[in-house]
Amino acid sequence: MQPTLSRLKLDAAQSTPLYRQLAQQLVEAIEAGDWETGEALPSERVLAESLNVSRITARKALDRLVALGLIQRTHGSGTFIAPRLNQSLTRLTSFTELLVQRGHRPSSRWLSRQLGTPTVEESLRLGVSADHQVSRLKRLRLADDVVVAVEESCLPHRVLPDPEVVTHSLYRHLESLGTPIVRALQHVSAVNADAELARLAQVPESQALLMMTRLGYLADGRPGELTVTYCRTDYYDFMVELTQ
Amino acid sequence: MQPTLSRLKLDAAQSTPLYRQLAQQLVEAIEAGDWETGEALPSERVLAESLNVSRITARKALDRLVALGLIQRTHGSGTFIAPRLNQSLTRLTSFTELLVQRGHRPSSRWLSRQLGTPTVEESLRLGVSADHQVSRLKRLRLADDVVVAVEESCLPHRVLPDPEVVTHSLYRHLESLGTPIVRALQHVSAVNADAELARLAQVPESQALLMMTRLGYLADGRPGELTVTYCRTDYYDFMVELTQ
DNA sequence: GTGATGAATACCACTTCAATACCACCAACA
DNA sequence: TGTTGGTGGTATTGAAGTGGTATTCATCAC
Repeated sequence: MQPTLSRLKLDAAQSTPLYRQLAQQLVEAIEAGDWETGEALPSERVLAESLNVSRITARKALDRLVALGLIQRTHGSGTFIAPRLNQSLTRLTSFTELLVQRGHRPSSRWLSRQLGTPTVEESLRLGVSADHQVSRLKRLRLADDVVVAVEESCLPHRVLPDPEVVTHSLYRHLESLGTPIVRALQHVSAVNADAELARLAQVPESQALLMMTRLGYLADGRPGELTVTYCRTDYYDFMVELTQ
Repeated sequence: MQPTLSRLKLDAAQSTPLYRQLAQQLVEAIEAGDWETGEALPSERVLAESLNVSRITARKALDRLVALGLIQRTHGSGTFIAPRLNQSLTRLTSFTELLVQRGHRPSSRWLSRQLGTPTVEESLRLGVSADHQVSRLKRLRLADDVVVAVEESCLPHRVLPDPEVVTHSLYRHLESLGTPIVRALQHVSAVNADAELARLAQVPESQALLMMTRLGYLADGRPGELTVTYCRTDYYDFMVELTQ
């Protein structure tokens, strides 16, 4: 038996369901690095037998890890550790959170990551002078491998010195650098897709897109991130619950 | 037993009914933050047994909290703390509020107020059958006498029997009828203006408009209002503030 | 007396958790 | 190249716990 397996302990007397106890412990094991990326987890049957629960219970625990993007399943083959995507559960971006809630599989594809000079609007909103450098990130957001949004981020050089090292979550990366985004203002608007946006988002030219502009602030109160997301609205609704 | 449960004390000798005493104490506990938003309360049976009252008594106390919008019940699942007003993480500033903040003068102009039959989507989302009547309100929203939005509302007949009597704020009118909207779900999307929308909003045809769909709920938990607002985004945009 | 209210009981309907059994797919190997 | 053993996928079931409700009775105000 793998050392990790022998460490797992479930308690039926507890009020929290067995599958949640198991999910929680598996998340901790994965985040502790018990398995390499791409490595296979114990099969559902092995997991179930070694813990004296039914396969369904083990399976439901794994369901949660799939929803969190921690593991990937292949029918007939096995369950594998996913490339590091959302390995920290503390905060999910509203984008991925919403897609996961709706049962989709979110992913993203980088278009570019480079240094450059800020536009007038960027220097104004980020509070950096026009001759300072900024990091630019541009990527496609996908749900089940269909493009649902085009996203452009701009960060002051002092916040993100090297855009090339960002691999998955920008916010997680900023946290690991010690400068997390703690608050954000978001503008919502609508624009007609120009030729380039239409090509990237795979919609007809002049199609209406939802434009969300997000200005994120660091803990010290200074702006640290300006992100514009162009969303296809046939796949993605931004939902807000409010009270009055 | 939860610490909160052991603090609850009822006195049958008092003149105020048991269920009111309990409701009062639960309100205080919730407002003191004894439970997180979304967390499950003790079940009605647990509540009843630990206080030595019948389940009906505990249930009637919870009824009052539901009416206050503090908790939400799910048949077969449990009773949960509702998202709190002043603790809501996400807030979408209202139309008039935003315009006034920016120094504009908001006004509106009625296009129509009449009774009709609901569309399929309306009957689904409002929970009224297709052969019942609904009240329809349609108006232009203006800032400094310039059209900035076209707004269409649809309400069940039982909520608004006579659309003609609404003069200014729909929500204020509903409050005066004793059926205020206490919570709302809002979808944000983008659409291309068709010929009629373009004419009303005074923009070129196929111009991208921000489409906000708002489903308002009454205190009893039933939907009471469905409003779709088509906003011009060249004059202003809506802002969402979020903390993470 | 009579109706309204508070409180209790008993039963119903729904959801969740966990289990069993069986199906569909993949990959390695004879 | 087809067989076979192990993999994930899923339909169905049952028990336990949850809120929903009809009925009944005691009490009190009028």
